[in-house]
Amino acid sequence: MLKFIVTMITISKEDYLKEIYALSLFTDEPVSTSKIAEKLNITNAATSDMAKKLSALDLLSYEKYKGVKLTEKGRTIALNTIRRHRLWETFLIKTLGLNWGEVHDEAEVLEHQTSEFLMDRIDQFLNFPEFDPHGDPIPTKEGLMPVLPEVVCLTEAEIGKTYIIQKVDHDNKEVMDYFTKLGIELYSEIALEDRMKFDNSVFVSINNIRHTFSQQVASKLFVVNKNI
Amino acid sequence: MLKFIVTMITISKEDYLKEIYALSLFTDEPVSTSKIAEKLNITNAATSDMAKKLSALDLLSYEKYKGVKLTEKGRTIALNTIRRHRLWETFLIKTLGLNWGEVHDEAEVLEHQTSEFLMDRIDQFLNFPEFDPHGDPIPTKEGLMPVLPEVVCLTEAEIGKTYIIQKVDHDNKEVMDYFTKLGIELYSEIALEDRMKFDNSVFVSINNIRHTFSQQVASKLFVVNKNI
DNA sequence: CAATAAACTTAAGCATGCTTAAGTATATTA
DNA sequence: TAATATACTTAAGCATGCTTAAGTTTATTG
Ligand SMILES: [Mn+2]
Ligand SMILES: [Mn+2]
Ligand SMILES: [Mn+2]
Ligand SMILES: [Mn+2]
Repeated sequence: MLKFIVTMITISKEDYLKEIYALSLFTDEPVSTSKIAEKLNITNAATSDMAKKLSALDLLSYEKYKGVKLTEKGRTIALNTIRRHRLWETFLIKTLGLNWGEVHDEAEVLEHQTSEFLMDRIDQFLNFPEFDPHGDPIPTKEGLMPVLPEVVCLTEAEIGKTYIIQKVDHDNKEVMDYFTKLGIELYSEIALEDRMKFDNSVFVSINNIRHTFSQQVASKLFVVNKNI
Repeated sequence: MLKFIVTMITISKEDYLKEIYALSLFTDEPVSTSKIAEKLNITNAATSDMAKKLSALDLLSYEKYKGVKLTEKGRTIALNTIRRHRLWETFLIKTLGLNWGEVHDEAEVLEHQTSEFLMDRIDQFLNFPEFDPHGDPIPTKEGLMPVLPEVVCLTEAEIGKTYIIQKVDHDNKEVMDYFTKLGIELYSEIALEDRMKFDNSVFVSINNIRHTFSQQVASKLFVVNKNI
């Protein structure tokens, strides 16, 4: 039972805030507890509990049966955690030569364990990058999010056009390793040749080699028009 | 109350094992729970509890009122944690140019959060170093500890002789920052000019500059004879 | 619009790792 | 060697963050 003594930011709380931020990105609606639970792979009950705790900390507003919404305070913590995550990913790729599929899981834990001092040194070492190796914007220390070029998901792109890969959803390692095996990188040129109505599979050409992606795989890639 | 369902290695457990390893280094006697508690800055009660859990996991042997002793299994985990700690310290200094007083606290948390994959890549990047920037040996992946040259603590060194700094106890950041301010580094030359009987203060000369260290400060430095 | 289904919350409980307070064993010393 | 001090352990309890099971609210639909 919840006894309403709520104190510090913990690893769990940072992960909740980060996930809520992500789920809020394209909507103004409150985020449902069940959606959060699904993403974090825990039960709804745990999320309801945590919603109360985070609400008591003024990190989000929570209306029972309606969902949660980050406060400015909560958003700041989410952005800072995302900043640490993306700086770590960039740093590991730059220094150790890891590939873009190898860094997410490491960053997922390192993001919670780094002092501001160390983060600043990493930021400086990387020369204050605006985007990480997956094309995601890195929030500044002040909590400002660099603006990403207007991207379109490959599932929504126009047949016959040639695009540049601008961003990749990299949460699934298997898919990332698949992309790596095919030689696909950030800023690779990709021509969308056709789309199958049956299941929305796409036929693309990258480095003059043809590939077929299921809709699910295609949905990981975000592109911009080549000729802009 | 302890209910004897003991399962996984956690951050806490790694820290206990590491500390017990350190306290066992120069003795064959079992380590007392109170000594561990003092070092980890927790109560004796907590340590007694944990001793039972670690014993149930076969990571140490524990005799009530007598203390604990690591098993081979426990020693392996301790060495692996120390390995991660020291590789992180070396890596942060090498890549980010941190100084030797700035890395310990970061490593203290990073050591628990790194996959074997990442550790291997860091090890490889550093070209499999045998010693860290404080002169401490880095256990190999196989759990072998490189042999440190025979060192003597500056508090035990001979007056009139010139030495090389071979190892520094770096647990206290204030002292480390002091050494850094004085320009003292690993392998610096240090001449022991005199020692005051009253409090065992030492008078030394480093880079032709004289310094006075209290016994407590001097006890952080370990040296070898210059002419060997 | 009432019955039912789906979504969500509350309650109870467990695991981990601490704490303080009380109890027991070992060491000291008169 | 018995009293006393010190060291150590046990007991009870708390905080965090989960779980399952039961209860409540909101949405769906016949
Ligand atoms: Mn990531
Ligand atoms: Mn995380
Ligand atoms: Mn260290
Ligand atoms: Mn540690």
